[in-house]
Amino acid sequence: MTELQALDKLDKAILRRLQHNGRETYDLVGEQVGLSASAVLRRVKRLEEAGVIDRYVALVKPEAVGLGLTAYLNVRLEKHTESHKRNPMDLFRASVQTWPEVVECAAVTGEMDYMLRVVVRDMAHYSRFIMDTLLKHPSVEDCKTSFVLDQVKVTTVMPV
Amino acid sequence: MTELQALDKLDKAILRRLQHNGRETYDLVGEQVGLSASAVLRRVKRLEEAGVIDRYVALVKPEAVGLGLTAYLNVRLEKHTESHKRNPMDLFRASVQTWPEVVECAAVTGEMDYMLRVVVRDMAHYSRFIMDTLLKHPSVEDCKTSFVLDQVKVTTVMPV
DNA sequence: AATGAAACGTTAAGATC
DNA sequence: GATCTTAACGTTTCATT
Repeated sequence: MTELQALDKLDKAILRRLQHNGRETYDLVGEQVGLSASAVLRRVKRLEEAGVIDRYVALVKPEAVGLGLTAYLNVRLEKHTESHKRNPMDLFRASVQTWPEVVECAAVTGEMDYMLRVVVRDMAHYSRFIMDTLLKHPSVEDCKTSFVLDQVKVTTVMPV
Repeated sequence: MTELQALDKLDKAILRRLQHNGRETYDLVGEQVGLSASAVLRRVKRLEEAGVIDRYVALVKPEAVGLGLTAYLNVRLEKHTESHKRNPMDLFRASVQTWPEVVECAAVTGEMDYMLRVVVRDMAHYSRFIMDTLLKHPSVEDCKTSFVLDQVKVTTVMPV
């Protein structure tokens, strides 16, 4: 992760292509943006080293693997720390990393402290996650769920 | 998109690898899961055709391209349709597709109708999006924002 | 004009499919 | 075998002197 330069037209065009198809060949990318494959490669390496391109991934469609239920979950934490224990925030954050159902978690402003997106098989699975895992966690005071009725838009494309 | 079969151990192992690195060579994947490259390729093609693997993408780190502010945005729509107009829901959904700042949008249960995740450069940018775009939209009745203070977890890995 | 830095294209060998 | 990636090398461009 070297120094981050401003992105020019070509960088942005390359990013647009790779954000839609992370496996597009450098030849094809070059054809689209008006460069040779090796020139594209050099720029991509620069973008990777600058941390602009974080990584390449395969996206799995949740319904296709039996994950039919998504929920947004607001969590409020206990605020007081018992002196001999780790503080609730650090404890909660560490736990979140270990829960595979939680695909997204952010500290947010507002009444609640955290916003989570949770992906599970069905309501029984969700119920177990809430009852047996989340609400049993010592840092969690309260939570509030909004179930997803319909995915309108899901994209990994950043508006560059 | 052919018929979807149950996933066996090997399919799941392959998915685990490709969800972490969408460009891992079939040779290396095979080494990890105990298959030859060509056997891995056959399975991956099956998974692609079955729609389990939706696509491959490059993930761009938002901060690295100057997108420093993320917000969760709850939107409530007008419910009554003026007979000569398109219904508010369809109109809103179509608009969301055209707004690049909105990277995620779902119809949800609860007081509000939609949950959006919005990625922008800064507060000025967000303000403009809310004032000039969202609240001027004929379908939108009300909205409520939670700003992201800290990203705790962001993953595209589905818990298979 | 001469210089150096940055970026490009061509080529060819090696890796991957 | 065909395609794709990658490093090496020579060339072009452009800002600076």
